[in-house]
Amino acid sequence: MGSETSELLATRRAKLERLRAEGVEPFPHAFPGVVPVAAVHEAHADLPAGEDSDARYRVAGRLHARRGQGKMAFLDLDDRSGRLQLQAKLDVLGPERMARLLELDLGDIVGVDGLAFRSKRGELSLRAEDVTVLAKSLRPPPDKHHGLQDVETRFRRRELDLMANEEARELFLTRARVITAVRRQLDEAGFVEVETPVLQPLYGGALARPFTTHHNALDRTLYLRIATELYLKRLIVGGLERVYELAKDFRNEGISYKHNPEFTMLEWYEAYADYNDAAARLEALVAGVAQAIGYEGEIDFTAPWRRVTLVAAIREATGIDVLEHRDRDALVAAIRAAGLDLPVEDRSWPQLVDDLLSKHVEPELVQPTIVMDYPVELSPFAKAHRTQPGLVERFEAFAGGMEIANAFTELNDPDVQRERFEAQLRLAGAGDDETQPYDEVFVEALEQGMPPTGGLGLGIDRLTMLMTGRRSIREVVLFPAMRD
RNA sequence: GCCCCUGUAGCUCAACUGGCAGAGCAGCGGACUCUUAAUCCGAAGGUUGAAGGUUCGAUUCCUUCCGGGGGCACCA
Repeated sequence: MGSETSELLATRRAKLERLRAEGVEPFPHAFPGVVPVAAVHEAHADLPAGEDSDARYRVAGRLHARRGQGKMAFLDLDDRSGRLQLQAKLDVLGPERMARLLELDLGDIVGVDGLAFRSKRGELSLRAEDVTVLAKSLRPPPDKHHGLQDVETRFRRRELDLMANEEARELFLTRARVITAVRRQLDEAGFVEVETPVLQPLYGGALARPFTTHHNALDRTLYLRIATELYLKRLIVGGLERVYELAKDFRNEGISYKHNPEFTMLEWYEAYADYNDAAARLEALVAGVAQAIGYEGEIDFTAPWRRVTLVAAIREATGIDVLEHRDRDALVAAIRAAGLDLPVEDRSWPQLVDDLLSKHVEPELVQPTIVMDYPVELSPFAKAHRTQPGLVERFEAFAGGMEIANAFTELNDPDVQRERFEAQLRLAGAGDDETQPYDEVFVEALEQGMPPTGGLGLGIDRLTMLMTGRRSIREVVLFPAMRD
């Protein structure tokens, strides 16, 4: 750390000691009766320029800027609701309080009591009558005008991003409103919110590598969940009928603009429903979220969304009908004949279908689209399609060129489920390290009898990206994964 | 893991083909009782991410390492 930094820190420390020497507590315990600055603005929206009100307020927040230093100064105070200008006048405060106020640093947390007025230039302000230090800031804040631009610092030191950049504050308030809107709609639809284990003896419900940990007392390996699916279905077996969980999943995979190792997932399961019902519920839910947050972007979330089968979507984008090339070699030949830029080495038929989808279809799906009916090989927990052999009743929803949701008519035949697990075991034996471990407890639960069920998973981070127009998941996660 | 870009003062950014590392804001000293990116005067603030190398001379060129961004691969 440079000597200048030490000087900056030393200056602030010296002010801290000066406060204490004057008998001022720089870190008091509380400051009751604070009003948001937005409430002050709201109450005096019609106050003419140059006029005083007769209303006094107590506000609190962080000092953001200061203008003037002599017998009168203006200061900007930020709180969560916005910014309010303070006026400090020698003839109001008296010499001692005026001097103490002028010693404050930008970044200090202060409480202010004062009279609301509107300045001659038309700015609603508070004429400070008393100022209380609520927390001395010992480090310099980011640039008052340019904010904090450095991406690395914004992500590693999110508190600086939030204090310096209003858009960052607004974004995370929007994220909270997204989550509130999701919960409210599901609650109103009769779903019960549940919590299932994060630490699991077996991971399952998705195809991904897990984080591994160890329980000392039990001396056994545990996994951080990659999905909540299997536990939630056991709750359907138990008769809860409509359940959801909105929480973190963990996948030990790469990091990208749309992948963070821990991410927030909503999963719901609804008895007596199928994937068509899940699609309708998803459309209504997301449209409801867009409305709740006042979304004004270019994506039209209004239901119903465009629906297309996976086979048709791939055919539209590439001209290849994957069902007419139902084995690996035939599909590879078709991909080569079409001149597609797609690696085919060591790729199985289902992997190639998935590649065609993710490389050639997904990026084009900007407006919300429901892609339906997937090959059984890609979907170990989905029920066979009622009319299309070899396919399952599964859809993925896409928007903004990203997958946002994945849903099935849930497989509830325990014998078929057991066969699917065995197929996964064979893939694992062949070297695939992202297969489903055999979960006998889950199969036994299905043997108990699970009603027909529609289930869905929705990526909350990606949904927030869409709702806020951000192109990186790191912008919508408060503390994204970074190297140490 | 591979490729490209990138790292300069607390913050935001400059620095030509290799030639003394500079400004604004913040901070410090001073002036100012309606300013709002306040203004004005003054002084200060740097191991140019780290370590090596080439050179009379490196922020600049080369190598390695570290961090960040983007892309590819992986990951639906």
